Amino acid sequence: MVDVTIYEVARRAGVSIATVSRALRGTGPVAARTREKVLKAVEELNFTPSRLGVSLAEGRHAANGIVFPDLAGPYYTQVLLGYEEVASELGRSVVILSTKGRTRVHELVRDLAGRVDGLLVFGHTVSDAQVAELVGVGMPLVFVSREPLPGADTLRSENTASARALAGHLLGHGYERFTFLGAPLATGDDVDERWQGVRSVLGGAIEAVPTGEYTVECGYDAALRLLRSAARPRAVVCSDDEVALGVLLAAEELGLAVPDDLAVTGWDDIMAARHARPALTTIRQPMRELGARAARALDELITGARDTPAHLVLTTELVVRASCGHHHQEECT
Amino acid sequence: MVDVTIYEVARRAGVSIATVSRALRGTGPVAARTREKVLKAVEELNFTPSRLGVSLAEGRHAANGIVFPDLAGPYYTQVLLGYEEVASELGRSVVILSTKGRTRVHELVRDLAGRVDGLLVFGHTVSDAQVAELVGVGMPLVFVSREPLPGADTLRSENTASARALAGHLLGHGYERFTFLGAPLATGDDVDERWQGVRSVLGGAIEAVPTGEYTVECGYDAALRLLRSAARPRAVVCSDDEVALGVLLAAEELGLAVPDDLAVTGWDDIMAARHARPALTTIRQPMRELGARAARALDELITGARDTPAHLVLTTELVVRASCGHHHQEECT
DNA sequence: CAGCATTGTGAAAGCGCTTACAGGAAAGGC
DNA sequence: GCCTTTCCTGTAAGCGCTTTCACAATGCTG
Repeated sequence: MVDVTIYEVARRAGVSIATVSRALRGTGPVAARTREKVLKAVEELNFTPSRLGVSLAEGRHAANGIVFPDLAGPYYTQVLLGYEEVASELGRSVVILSTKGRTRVHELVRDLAGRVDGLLVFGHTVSDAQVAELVGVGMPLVFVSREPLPGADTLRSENTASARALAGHLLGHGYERFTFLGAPLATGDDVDERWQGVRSVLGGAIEAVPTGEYTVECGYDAALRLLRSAARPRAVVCSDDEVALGVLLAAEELGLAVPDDLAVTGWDDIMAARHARPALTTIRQPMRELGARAARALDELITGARDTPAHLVLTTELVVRASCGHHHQEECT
Repeated sequence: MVDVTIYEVARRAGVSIATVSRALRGTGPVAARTREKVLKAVEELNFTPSRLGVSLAEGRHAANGIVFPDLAGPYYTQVLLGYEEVASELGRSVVILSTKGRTRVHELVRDLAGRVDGLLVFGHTVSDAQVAELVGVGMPLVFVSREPLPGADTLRSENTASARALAGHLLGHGYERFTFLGAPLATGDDVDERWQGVRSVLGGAIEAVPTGEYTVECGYDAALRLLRSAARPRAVVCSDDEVALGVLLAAEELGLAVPDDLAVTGWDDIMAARHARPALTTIRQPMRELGARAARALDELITGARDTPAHLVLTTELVVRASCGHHHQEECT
């Protein structure tokens, strides 16, 4: 790592480092002839300004952070990609932090916060105390999948109305006993809203069963237990597609036909939802756009273009496929 | 972002900034009483050393970069998580860069390189010219899924022997005409090795058909074309699991039974491979460990613990499931 | 008690850049 | 020909930290 500095460029071009800086960033006037000399020297020395030097002088990192539990499944992945793409367009790079299975998350987040100008945080991956701390020091923050809180942006997909629509659709199939599989882990997060939504329609006809995690494995295990019990429900509404896929597996193993013996629905419309057999009825949410918007929101907060927290809700779409019951004109996207 | 600096801590503790630094990092002797005063001041002011200041002075970023095409599917995701976890253990954070759909990748990589101490690069996401450039300036580099090249580490899963084993297994089923779907995009990458491996066993009995990308969609499209043609193969060996899932979809659409009419195999053993129906026969590779090892290798290179490039190959495992044909004692993990 | 090794501390020089600020030169107005 | 403007350019002061070096104070040895 032989580093050529701005001093060498300046010396070679026969100017001061201030002029080199100005010529390169286009700030302040520089005579055409001088600029040429500088650019020539830059070219010859293959000079790139040290990011560290620039950042220290500018007082900003030109980087965004993102905190997610893990990358299991397409949800986080898609949000991440949308985030990185837009951040990159805005000249910021993205520093990641996965909290799953990590001890000392507090320290990790603190370290991350020291490396970036703003942070995207998923749900409740960061403790409330630390969130307050971050808000306190003025760190620009945007949350995805978390109830609005003062001092930070919030960005989420619509959940409640979609959940009601889904519940309504299931009622239309004539089912009477339901289970919500993948009970919410935290009040106010996406899954909690979904649960509240379906319950507001189904009332006592649905009960929540936890899975521990929102994964295929956990969904599978929980579903085995549930489906073997005497009180087997007629329809299972899952917290997300992964859990639903687990249910599909369990049903197959137990010889239950979906949707004839058991209706199953997911949430997110991940790739595998379409490919599952039967294909999953689910709610599509704009995951990638969630990330993209988060990056823009953060940019506004960082640059000071906006200083009051915003809370945005993106619309979703009910995607009806085979897993929830038979339809006259099936739409299997 | 009110920042408290080392000067304020020093003033409050009644010592010099040098002492604060020493007390905090444990470098150089500090009297117990002094240390206490410093720690007290640090506590009271809630001081955290500025990452920028530290990095500039130390001359290192304490960060690693990673360049991947996208995060479609679990492969990149798993490697990324393994990488981030170990990097984090080693005190380094991870800066990401996705190249898919990006113009000016050269600049993006250059910018990334200026922000980190070392880089993990997947396959051929970075041009050979730029790789040479990076090697030239002494940037520690480790490649995953790329043929060994001078000046950088290389880390990959075993491909050729596994491919031969897979081919042998298929021959055991009695098939005679094969297609390799998802032709290699670059010589020397993982898929190329897989292709070379199966061909070394099957010879003229297999031909390669490109998919453009290694995704379910592309696999599906290519498979539709292939399976409708007169010269429909009896068995399709896919570049990876995603493509194989696409083939499964196409086969279903065309009313072909798998494995009775058509045998299909994947590669990677992603989650969906087990959940597909029929479950996919595939090759399992230790994706997460690939990332973990990359992080360690990079650390050695960065700290100077090692200065000669290393080239490591991790072992894989043939996972036989239902998609490749009927077996007497089926092992459906 | 002189002499020497230890230990603890501060001053100051970087690390590589940005950006007031000031001053010199060229150009225009009278 | 003198005085303003307007343009360029350089000097130097940071940005926040680490670390070398010198020096003072302390503890030991003989």
